[in-house]
Amino acid sequence: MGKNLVIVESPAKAKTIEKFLGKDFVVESSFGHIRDLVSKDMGVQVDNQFTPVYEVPAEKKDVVSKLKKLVKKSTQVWLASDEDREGEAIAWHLAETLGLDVKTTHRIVFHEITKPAILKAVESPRRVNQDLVDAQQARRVLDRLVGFELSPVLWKKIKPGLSAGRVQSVAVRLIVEREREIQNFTSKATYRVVGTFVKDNGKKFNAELNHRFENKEEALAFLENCKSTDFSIGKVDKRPGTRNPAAPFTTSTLQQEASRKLGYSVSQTMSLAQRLYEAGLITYMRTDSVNLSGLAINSAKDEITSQYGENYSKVRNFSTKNKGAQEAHEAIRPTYMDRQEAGADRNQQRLYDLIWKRTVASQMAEAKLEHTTATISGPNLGDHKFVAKGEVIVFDGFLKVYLEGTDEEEIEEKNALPALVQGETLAPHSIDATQRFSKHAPRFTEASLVKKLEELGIGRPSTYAPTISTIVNRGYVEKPVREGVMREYQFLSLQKGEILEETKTEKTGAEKGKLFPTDIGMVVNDFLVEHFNRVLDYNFTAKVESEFDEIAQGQITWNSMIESFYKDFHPNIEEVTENAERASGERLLGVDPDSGKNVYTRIGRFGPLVQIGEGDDEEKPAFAGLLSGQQIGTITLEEALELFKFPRSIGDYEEGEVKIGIGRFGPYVLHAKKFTSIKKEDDPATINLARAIELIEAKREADKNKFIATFDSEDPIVEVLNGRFGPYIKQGRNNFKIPKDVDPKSLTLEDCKKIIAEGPKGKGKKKTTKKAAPKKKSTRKSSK
DNA sequence: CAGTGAGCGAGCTTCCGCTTGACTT
Repeated sequence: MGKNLVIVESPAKAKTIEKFLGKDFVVESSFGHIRDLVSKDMGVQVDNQFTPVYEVPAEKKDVVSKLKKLVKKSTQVWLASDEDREGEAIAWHLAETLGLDVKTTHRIVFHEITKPAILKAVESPRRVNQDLVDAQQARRVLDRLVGFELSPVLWKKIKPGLSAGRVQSVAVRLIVEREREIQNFTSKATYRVVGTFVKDNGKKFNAELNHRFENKEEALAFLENCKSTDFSIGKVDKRPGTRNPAAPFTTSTLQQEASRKLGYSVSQTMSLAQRLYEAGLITYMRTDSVNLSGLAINSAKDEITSQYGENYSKVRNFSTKNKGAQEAHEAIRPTYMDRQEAGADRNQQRLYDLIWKRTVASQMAEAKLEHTTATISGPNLGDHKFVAKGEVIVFDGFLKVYLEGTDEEEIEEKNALPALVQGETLAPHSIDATQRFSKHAPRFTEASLVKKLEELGIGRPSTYAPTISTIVNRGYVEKPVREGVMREYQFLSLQKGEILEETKTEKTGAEKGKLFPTDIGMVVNDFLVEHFNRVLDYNFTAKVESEFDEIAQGQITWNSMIESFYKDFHPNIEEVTENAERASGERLLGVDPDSGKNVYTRIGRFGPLVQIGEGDDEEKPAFAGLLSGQQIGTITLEEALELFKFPRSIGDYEEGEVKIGIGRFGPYVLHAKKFTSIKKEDDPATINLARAIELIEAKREADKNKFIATFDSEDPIVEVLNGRFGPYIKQGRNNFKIPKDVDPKSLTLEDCKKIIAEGPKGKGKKKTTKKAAPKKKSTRKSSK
């Protein structure tokens, strides 16, 4: 056993470093943070200078006790967590938890996992930097205060279980505001004119008119005019140009590019990258740095020189443009540049290929281009000219390997033009005027949202993917597939002296993988923006970050920074809790023709609903939940009234009634106490008995090899089932694990009851609560 | 998972960042 214990954050890193350091060193991992604010209640003593209350979470107990044992056997401990605010705090928590003296414990850092970098770090240890630790504590405490004081306001004023926070709420705001912008957008139609011209030698090329016409009459008049025009080439302009490669990948640019080129979601990209990292194939995948190690630059250079030639190589050092970047790691790159293909499966291989190409290209020469612009005019066209644009690659440089993708949907057409001479006359092959519609700003994709958040300095590489999951799981945003609709557009074409007119159709509005705000997302956002504009401000994070920097530099204390935030924030919370109206997004849809009562839509305790009648009526109002796909913002009176036809009986089957209803998770068929979801392609309003029976039978078939035994004497029914992970007992909504030494086939009802009595198995729920849960079935009748 | 929807009230929910397996039915 060595005398030195080195603690790093990641186990994969530990393995590599142990090889570099030799026999006298044991390298262990802390698996990230080992301590955090207590998970229940605030965990911050507001009245005691905001003193944090920390605990080692249950899932970290094993790691900590292992580290404690190793510390005992060591004479020197080296805290080697990352060199940033969080890393410094991890080092400090380790020192505190493991009982190390911060005055003597070594703290080392390195930005790249190479032998020279590690050995150099070991030569010059320092101590834990308390100012940096305090900056992290301020960050942590601020986020806790904001999140844990804002969320309960939402529970009270909108709906239980909701959440708000410095990062997630701004992410939702971006999506909501983009959606509003799109709703308010009115598309404008113009006529775009493109001419195809022919040279004497028969070569054709395209040129676009430098003007778009407002309407069909103008476009027609122009084409008419072209009939009798002799076209000739005006100015021909040739300009050299260059294009440079993009910087190596950071987490955010990798997520964007994998989304554009490979269609991966943000979390998919991260999990594939994690796999590659664990296999030692790429460097760390959560980074905001575009920096490459000297070693990597050199081996990229060798690789480029041998594969493409020396003139393709160009050593480049990139620097980050992001203000908030902490750069504790390298850019994401292949560990070994000479390994062009790697990965355990197709998806990993494609991601690795992308990383390899991006890294290599970043060390390659710029591409040399020649841009040509030629104008084409005619005597009676006035100021209107056709412009032909061409681009020729003179030297491909890095383009040989890689070209960064683009978010823009319509890319300007750039072709190679034939040789053009000023004054040369041309015959038009055809001149087309096509009706085009201006487009609204695009909705965010996961990746473009990450890009925007990074620009605003909000969130960190390790949180981009989880943040998206959070706002989806809370029901604030969703990623529906929108079919789109057909739209007509006019197409006019001048060919051989004749003008053709045609009405064509195209699909518009189809969306896939785009983020849409939900009803709840909008209501929550509007509430937060109205009452807590300071935290919802896009610059809030940037402002507090600069204060964290001041703490890190020792210019202000962390407690005073938090104090100055909290002294306004907390009264704001109290004021809103006290005085703000309940927010429900309520809208009056119209009058129900049957009862003459008003019909409303709003967010209720269980989600979006429609309501007939007033809350203070003598007769109670009727309620119905919305279907998935319906929004309180857009539902019509007719659609709302349809919803009151549920739940309804559609006939009998096997001596049981078949009912159709709408539950919290969508429409269902209920038969013989069993639920079957109605498929998306079926409309619950029109579904017939035959189809419902089909669904019931399909469900039975699917469940066939799932059931081992059913005890229907109980209420709710007790069932023994085969699950994906072995047999279990189900009663009502609860599942119970069957002990391994029990044969599920021979279980009797008594055995099952015994297992059930031992309590539900699984996370979260503490033992069976003694209190009989008051079922609130009777609530309907109980009032007055 | 699921058939509700006010209010009464107990007791629950919730943040961001750093890391991977444990867990899932």
